[in-house]
Amino acid sequence: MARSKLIVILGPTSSGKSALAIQLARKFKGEIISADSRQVYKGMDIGTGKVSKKEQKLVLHHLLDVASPKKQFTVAHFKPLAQKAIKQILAKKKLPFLVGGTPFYIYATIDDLQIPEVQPNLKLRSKLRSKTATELFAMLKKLDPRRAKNIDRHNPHRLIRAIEIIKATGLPVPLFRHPEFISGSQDQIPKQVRNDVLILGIQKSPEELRKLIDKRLKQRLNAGMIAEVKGLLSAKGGSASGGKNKISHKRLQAMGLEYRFVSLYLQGKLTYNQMVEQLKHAIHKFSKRQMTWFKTDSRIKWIKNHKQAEKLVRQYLARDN
RNA sequence: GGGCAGGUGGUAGAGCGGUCAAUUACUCCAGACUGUAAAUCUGGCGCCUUUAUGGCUACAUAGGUUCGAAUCCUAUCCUGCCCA
Repeated sequence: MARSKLIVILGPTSSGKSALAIQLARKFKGEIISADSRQVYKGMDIGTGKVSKKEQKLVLHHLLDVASPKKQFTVAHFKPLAQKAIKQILAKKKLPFLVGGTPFYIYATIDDLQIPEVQPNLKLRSKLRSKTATELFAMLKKLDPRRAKNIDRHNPHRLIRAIEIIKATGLPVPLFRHPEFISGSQDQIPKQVRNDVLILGIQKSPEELRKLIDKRLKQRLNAGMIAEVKGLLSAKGGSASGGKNKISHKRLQAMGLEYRFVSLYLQGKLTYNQMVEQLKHAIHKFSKRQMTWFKTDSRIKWIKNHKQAEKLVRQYLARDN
């Protein structure tokens, strides 16, 4: 039986995932699925480090430009799309490469996290927003004692979502998808960890990574990143709907990193140099947060160069087939 | 040269006789993570140890006052502003 092969390439930002992925995909007849929470948006190219059209011709890429930046795109959208893409690629007898730096998206996809299908309830959210974490926690404890046990009681974001779910379903968080756990005493969230994936992690020393980040930021600025953000604000390039695609500074803030800091610069809240320095710093911190997630996954095979990666892929493909 | 205001932990910046190893923010280090995830949140952050209502060294430097000083006094050095 042909195993459903899947290769994941992950690593902190700027570590060189895209280049490695393209090389491997060409070599092993693969297609790439981007696992990046910002590359899904149309018009956000330079700031997200999206591969060029030319590179996209070399290897077919999935899940780039699948959403409008005006709309909220989340894991709940991503996971099914990614899983579908994997299936399609396999059906073509090609090798899927899931490549990106958004850990949550990657793990939701490969470990099939069961994300409660409860739509965000904006009304409820805005009502709850004014409450303190303590108040929210008290509410949740009453509604869903079990979730309250495991949740981070200081995190309003999560508390609100948990309350939103229990109110909509009347059932505790992941349990309504897993009835077998309702009677059980397990407090662990059920998770199907996939072990037949090859996960390659690109290893870089912190110093090296920092240099790479700074260098790449410079390249992005030279490549017209600021103009790109201006474009989003004015929606000149809003091709489809005739320029009604303008996005706000507020939305850019939420996009984070390059979009956030360039937006602040364009609003005159930062000088050019401040923007560059603060952005560098923010990206450094971001890369550390990514690593915090990856560090604990013992499945990841950390590689130092393309050669190592290639060898591991060979071995993986040769296995039980 | 004279006057004034200051010198506090990696940074900014509180404290102005005891309860101060020193509020707070940031940085830094570590961590969490089930529909905003480039988001959101947590812990640690002088040194030592048998981890403790423990010991040691610290608030420019040197002295002094006091039972007790980052906090008061004196001198010195340094910084900023003002007048010459």
